[in-house]
Amino acid sequence: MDDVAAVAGVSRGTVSRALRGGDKVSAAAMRAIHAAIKQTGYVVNRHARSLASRRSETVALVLCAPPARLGEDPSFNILLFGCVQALSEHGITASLSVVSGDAEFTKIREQLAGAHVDGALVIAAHPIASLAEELAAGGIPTVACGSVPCRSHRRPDPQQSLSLVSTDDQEGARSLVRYLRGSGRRTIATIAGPASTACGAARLAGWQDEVGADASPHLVATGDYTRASGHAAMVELLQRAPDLDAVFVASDLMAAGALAALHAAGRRVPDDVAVGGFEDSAVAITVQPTLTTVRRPLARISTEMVRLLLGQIDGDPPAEVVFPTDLVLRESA
Amino acid sequence: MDDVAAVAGVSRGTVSRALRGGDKVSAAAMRAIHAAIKQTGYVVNRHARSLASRRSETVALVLCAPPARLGEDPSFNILLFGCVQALSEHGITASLSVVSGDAEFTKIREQLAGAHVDGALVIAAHPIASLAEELAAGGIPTVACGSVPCRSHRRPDPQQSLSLVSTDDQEGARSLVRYLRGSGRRTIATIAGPASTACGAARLAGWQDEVGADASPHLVATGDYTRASGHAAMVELLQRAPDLDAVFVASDLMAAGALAALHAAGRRVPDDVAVGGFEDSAVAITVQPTLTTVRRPLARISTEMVRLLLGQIDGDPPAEVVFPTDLVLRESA
DNA sequence: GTGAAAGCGCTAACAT
DNA sequence: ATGTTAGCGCTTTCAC
Repeated sequence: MDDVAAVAGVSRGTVSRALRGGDKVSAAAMRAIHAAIKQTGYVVNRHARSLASRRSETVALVLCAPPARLGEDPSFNILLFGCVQALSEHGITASLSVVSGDAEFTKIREQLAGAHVDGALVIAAHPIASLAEELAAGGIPTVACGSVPCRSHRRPDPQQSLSLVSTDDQEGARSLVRYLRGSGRRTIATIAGPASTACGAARLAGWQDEVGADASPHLVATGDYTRASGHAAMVELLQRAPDLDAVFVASDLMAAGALAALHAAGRRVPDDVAVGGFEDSAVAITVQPTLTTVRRPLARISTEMVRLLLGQIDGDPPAEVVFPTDLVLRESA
Repeated sequence: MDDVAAVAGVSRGTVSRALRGGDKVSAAAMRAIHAAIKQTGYVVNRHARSLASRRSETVALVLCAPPARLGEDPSFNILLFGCVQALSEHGITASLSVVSGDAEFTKIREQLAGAHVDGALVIAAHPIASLAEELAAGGIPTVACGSVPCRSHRRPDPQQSLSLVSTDDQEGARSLVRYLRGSGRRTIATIAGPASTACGAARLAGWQDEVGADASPHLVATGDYTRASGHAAMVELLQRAPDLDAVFVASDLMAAGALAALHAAGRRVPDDVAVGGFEDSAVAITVQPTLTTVRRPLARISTEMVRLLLGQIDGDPPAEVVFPTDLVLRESA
């Protein structure tokens, strides 16, 4: 940097100012400096800059999920890459951590403490979301998405720098069930996700809202978001409620399993039984028949997370934003 | 850190030494220092450390792939998370970048130049592998995996700090085709990947090796690794070689498409036509019938990449390692 | 608008 | 084994 200053015939301070937006730098100096940079092939040292400015232009990207879902669940990846993309557009680097077990949990906690990142983005599938709250409590701007447990009706705590981005899964579920009913279905069962996950609970609640008085427990089977569990749940439902003519499934993957079970049982979809999924993941169009499902605006979620984080880093208060879902009509219902 | 030194009653230099392995530090001092650290809640500032030591304990993790494959291709993710995991075990942070187009390419290039990372891991699906060579040429220890084009029979260049980790796809293809032949198949067609990709070429070469004189062009159709292309290719093959009784497909996803086409054409699998895939991805067991395929040791690849990179950072020469594949027998052949 | 100077928090070479 | 010292490369007051 001294070289650049020398070549441009200015002081190091001016070069520094020129690099950071060029405020209070004359146009002539600006030109000379840029020329000098080109000539010398200069490139800033991020570590030195971070040390001096106390800003690292880096945010931690923390994925909380069991290893199995990491490789399998595409929505996870869309979120991940969406965040990386959005950050990159702001010239910010993402440092990636994965925490599936408690061991990594404490490890990450320590790592982040010393990492001096500007903020953290937490993408949580299973609720180690306490990580997010911990980070926020530790004073680092944090934005989480996914199933943050039981905060649904709490107002964001302005004391804590934790923002939340989620989708209105309950309303999404309602819209699908409403559609099923509207197209003449009478007995609408559901395959729910684990009650321990916020999204599992929300989607089940949406089904209940719409089905109302008909929401008897024998129309509910629970899976764990895997294809196999969806299959098993469908078999169970078919046995408990042979007269069902529709089923709302809390995830596309489980819906794929349900479809297979229905096929095996000789029920035609959608003629005999309508099937609705949730997520609009890749399987939704891979499956036969293609799946009517509820789409979550994954791309918007990731860009919104980044937007909120950047805002928080600049001092904005934390926020809680909820996106609506879209009903995607295909062949299965 | 001065606080810690004060509390422990030693100098800052000693604290620093204690932190980095405790060489040349008395046991008593060591104890005092650790106590002081606990008491003060001290945690090193990575930026300051990096600036002084010229080592960042961070490596760049670069994914080269079209956006579509990023979210879809699970092997990609397994590799990615495997690397993150392995790095984390060594206390190293991964800073993630995604480059799909040329725009990002130059952006990343600049970013990495100033990032002062200790090394780079390149996971390339489509061959922007020039990125890897460029990084290596720029003097940063680099390990790449995936389809690095046309280096197959070059010896690693010791001048360049670029290591390569790959699988022996050609032999993998041979083993599957050999198995098909061994189980009595006479006319073995193939659906190849794009000739522009190293793995596409290798898998096709393996098929040719085994089929030998029977390897006429009308038994070869080419896809682009998508399910749809596999379907189309199968339709084409069925038309060109109606008497085929086996087909080796260069990826599981394409094989899934082929299976659908065979089903539509009324051919039974494996009774009429045996089908073999490549990758052993999640679809291999999702599909009906489940897919006989060639498994690549993804987990080993990622740990080996990290091992090589760490070695290179410590001054080891670059290496080129090739892993064997496994034949996974299921229902389709 | 620009330069000079004082650090940011740490490591590493040297002296002891 | 430990203390001392000189930076690492940059930002940022503060005078001018």
